[in-house]
Amino acid sequence: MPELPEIETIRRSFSPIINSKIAGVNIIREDILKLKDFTANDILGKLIVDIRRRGKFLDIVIEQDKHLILHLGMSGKCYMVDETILINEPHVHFILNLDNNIKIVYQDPRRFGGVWFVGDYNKFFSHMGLEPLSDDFTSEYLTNLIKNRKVAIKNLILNQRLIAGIGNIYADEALFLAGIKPNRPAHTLSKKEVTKLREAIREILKYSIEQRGTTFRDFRDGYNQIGNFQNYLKVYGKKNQSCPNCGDILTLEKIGGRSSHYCPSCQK
DNA sequence: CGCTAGTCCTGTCTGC
DNA sequence: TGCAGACAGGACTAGC
Repeated sequence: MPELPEIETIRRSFSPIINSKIAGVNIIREDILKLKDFTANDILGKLIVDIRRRGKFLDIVIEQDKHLILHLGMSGKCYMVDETILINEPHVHFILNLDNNIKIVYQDPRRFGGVWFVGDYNKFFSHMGLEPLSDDFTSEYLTNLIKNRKVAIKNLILNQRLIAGIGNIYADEALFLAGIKPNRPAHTLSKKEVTKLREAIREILKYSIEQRGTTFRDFRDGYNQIGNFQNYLKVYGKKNQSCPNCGDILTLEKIGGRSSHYCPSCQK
């Protein structure tokens, strides 16, 4: 499940493609292309000027303010290979050939992801919440979000319209680090808990980026290599194992339709 | 308006 | 042992 740290890891590893030109656009599976503000022909020969990330979206910025935006869903991969390498794998839906002997391969077995040819960047991201690692993501911002909201705090931090980039793994890990039960109604969090949760979210995301993301099963970085943060997970995927803090048995429970891992003792 | 449940999809795991 | 069914979840949508 590629979330913010995984997409950020890909973004950073994609620096070799900045300042290269698009030499070919190969749309292998048409229905993976969700928006066509421009055509493949429109970007042929054009320069890639930047690689950005917004939430869980990767944004390949092309000159004249065109954006090739990718989402990896939960099983997607996006990586660079030498153009001479023959791609012989299933579920490759999109390939971008560059003029520096690199091609970008987009592969997504479950097809929960997608590719968007975006002309209006601001419109595309108009409904996205704050970046949790930005300076704007303050305790005050989070305090305002939880006000009058009865949803489970976990569902709130998973809502991309409120906070961009947190998925199931980091929601569970952040709530564990903050000592807050995932099913607590959002508005019941104290000021102290809000501060702790904000810090926990930022700490967990930063640390995972340092470790090049979590490879639970599918995730690979821009070089098709696995991440390392799965070795530091404390609760996610650890049902019936001991809590690393208190030794109590970790619980798995469905909250808002998502499997949620937590410690029944340390998380209040 | 706020929230839940259903939808998409396929590889992997579970249970009979 | 083999197969059918359950399960995983990000983002969106329909409906209460």
